[in-house]
Amino acid sequence: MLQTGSRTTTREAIHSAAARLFQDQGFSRTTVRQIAAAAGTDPALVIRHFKSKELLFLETMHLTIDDEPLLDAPLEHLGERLAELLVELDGPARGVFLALVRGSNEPQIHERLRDTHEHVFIAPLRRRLSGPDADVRARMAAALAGGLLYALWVAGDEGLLRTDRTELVSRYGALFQGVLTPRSG
Amino acid sequence: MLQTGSRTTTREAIHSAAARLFQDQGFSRTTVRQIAAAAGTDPALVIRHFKSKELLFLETMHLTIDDEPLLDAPLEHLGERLAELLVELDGPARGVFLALVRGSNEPQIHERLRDTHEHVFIAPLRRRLSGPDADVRARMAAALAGGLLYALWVAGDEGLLRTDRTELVSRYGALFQGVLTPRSG
DNA sequence: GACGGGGAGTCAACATTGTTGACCGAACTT
DNA sequence: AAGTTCGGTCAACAATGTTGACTCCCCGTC
Repeated sequence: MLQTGSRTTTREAIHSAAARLFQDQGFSRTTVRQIAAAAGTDPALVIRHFKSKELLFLETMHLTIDDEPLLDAPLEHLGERLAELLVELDGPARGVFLALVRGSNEPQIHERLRDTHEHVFIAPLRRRLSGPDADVRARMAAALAGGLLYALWVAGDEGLLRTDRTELVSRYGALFQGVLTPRSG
Repeated sequence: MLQTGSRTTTREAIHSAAARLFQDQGFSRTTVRQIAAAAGTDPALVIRHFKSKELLFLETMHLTIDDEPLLDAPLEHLGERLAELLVELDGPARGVFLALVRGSNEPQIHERLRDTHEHVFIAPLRRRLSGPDADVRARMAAALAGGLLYALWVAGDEGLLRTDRTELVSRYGALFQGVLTPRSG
């Protein structure tokens, strides 16, 4: 009654087709009819399953990154680990991040981006820090991280894109480290 | 023939109405009919004057910032000046920046954002720097700047928004300074 | 075993979007 | 005075997201 095999298959076909298309083309350039065609079904069915294009977007576009390299890194190497993590980041994460940023004209997508920034970038760093200004330092490091992804992916700075990755990791690692660890401590 | 008073008035009415609406609502949420209504004219006329909604957007959304505080600042205070400039930034610049970022799903808008990043953020800093890695340092500072605006405006980090502005200027000023001036120089 | 109900699927329609073409009118040129 | 050019108006077009009516099939109940 709740699922007879074919039903969830269709729903999941829509889900995965939407995920792929949204990652590749963003929110506005992806049409419900495209999603339906890619899933081999009908546009009306897409809406029936997910209420609206925007809700389907929110249900498919979840940004997560692998925390582990940060959690078990010694504090004095946290900066470099974070830089490595970000510079090597790619694949679905790139598409989801871009879709969230570029779709944030829609209020609900904007809220999702705000949440993502808080829970994916700020929170993991905040947990490793202490001291009265720990919160500001975590938020600044998150702003640095967002700035790196912004420069590489959103603005598309070709100079940075051409820069040697190990140099980028080293430079940004030092930056992160300086922000995360207390002044000259 | 080229302008008989009323013609440029209408064209400029469209231009300024579009600028205001695009800044407030972004590209996708602003409709040609809205612009026409705000300018007291017809949707078809909007297209006739500017060829397309996207070209109208590109003609109205130019991001510029006042360079002077950077040009005449002594090198050792460049970082703080830049931080001041960014933290105090607001008004049209905010709307234009957000519209460019969120509209960058459209290839031409993306290209405009790329150009803006290159000419508004990177170039002025690059001119003040020298040394073999001057280019990378300028691009990293620009990425930091983009990250600050990203965190404040795009992601909407409420923690940073609540942070005392002078503290933000001081912290980011030091960051900029460390990136702009050569290692331990 | 027949029957009814509910949910998946299909089709056509709706309002809204950006854009185009046909027509109108006035003003400037010759 | 005639004609051309250009701004303005109106209606229409295709494409978009979304909704409603209808069909069909599977399940549980008499």
